[in-house]
Amino acid sequence: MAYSSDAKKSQDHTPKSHTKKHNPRGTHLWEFIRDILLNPEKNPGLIKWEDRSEGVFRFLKSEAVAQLWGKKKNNSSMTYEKLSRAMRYYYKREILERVDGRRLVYKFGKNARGNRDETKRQQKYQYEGIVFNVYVWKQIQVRYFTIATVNLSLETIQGGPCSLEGKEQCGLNGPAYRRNATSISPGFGGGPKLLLEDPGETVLILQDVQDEVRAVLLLHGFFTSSPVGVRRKVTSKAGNLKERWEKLASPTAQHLRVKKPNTHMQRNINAGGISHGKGPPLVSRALGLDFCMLKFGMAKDFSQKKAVTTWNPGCLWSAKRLLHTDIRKLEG
DNA sequence: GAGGAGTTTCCTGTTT
DNA sequence: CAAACAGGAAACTCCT
Repeated sequence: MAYSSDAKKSQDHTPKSHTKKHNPRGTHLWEFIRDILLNPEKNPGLIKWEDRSEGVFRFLKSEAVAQLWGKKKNNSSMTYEKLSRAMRYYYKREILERVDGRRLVYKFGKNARGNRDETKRQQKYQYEGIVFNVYVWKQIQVRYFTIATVNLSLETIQGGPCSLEGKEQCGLNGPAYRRNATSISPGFGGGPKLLLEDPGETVLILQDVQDEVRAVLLLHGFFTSSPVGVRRKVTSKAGNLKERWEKLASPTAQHLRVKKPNTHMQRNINAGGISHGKGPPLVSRALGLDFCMLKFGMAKDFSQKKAVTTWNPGCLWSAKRLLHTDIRKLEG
């Protein structure tokens, strides 16, 4: 059908008299797509990952997805053609990247994961990025942890729901945290309060952040000093770790931040140690933050060779949110 | 009410 | 040929 008029197309084919609901916060189209991808129960063969680690996915039932999107937006006339136009607008904003020559295939861009820039708008995406990554991990059957370091003098913390599903290999059950892990396992709210024996010591908590981030570990006072002392308790490789840590934490080691994920992390977690990864100390210093955050992925199947751990600057944003809202709640 | 973000709607033209 | 892809243009809803 042609334009109803060559000038304004206002009254005629405007989205009917539907009061179209704009996306509520947190449910933009790309997030909607992401959620379908990452929740198998919501995804009866609608969209499929082509390459999860790269964020490449393909529409299997494009019209069905469009219908679903339309349903969400209270717009029964949504089609894949329209949806795809919105998708194409994402290219410029780097929320999606083009995948040339492949029909119905898209790729999440850097702004769908988290970014370094500091504008308000992008911080928002940084936060979403975390969620995205968490979902990705979840989707690929990877255990997820977000680890933050704080300088707060928390003396009482409470464990939240643990989504670690009790595999012995899970980091919480490792030597360093065995005690905490058993205390933490009860659900959020009903869990016991954990008293830090040594306020300066590394401590962790788990908590639910909305229903999106599955687990968060906060390591108290972690980076106020070298964590090697803590590690020494949990690993026999203290010497090496110390060396590595100091190397990573040195102001001149900035370049390490962009290095590939440390594949040892999985094993370290597996062994009960906490890997520090690369970046947080440097970044927190650079940004003058008194905390930083680090994410871990841990493969359910530990024979999996592929590295799933990444460090994401967006975590800083998330950490901030946690500290200012949830932590206070936990303290109470 | 103005203006911006994020689509939604439509369309023409191109590619697969 | 049909289905997708590409974008321009303008309208629309929500939000600040």
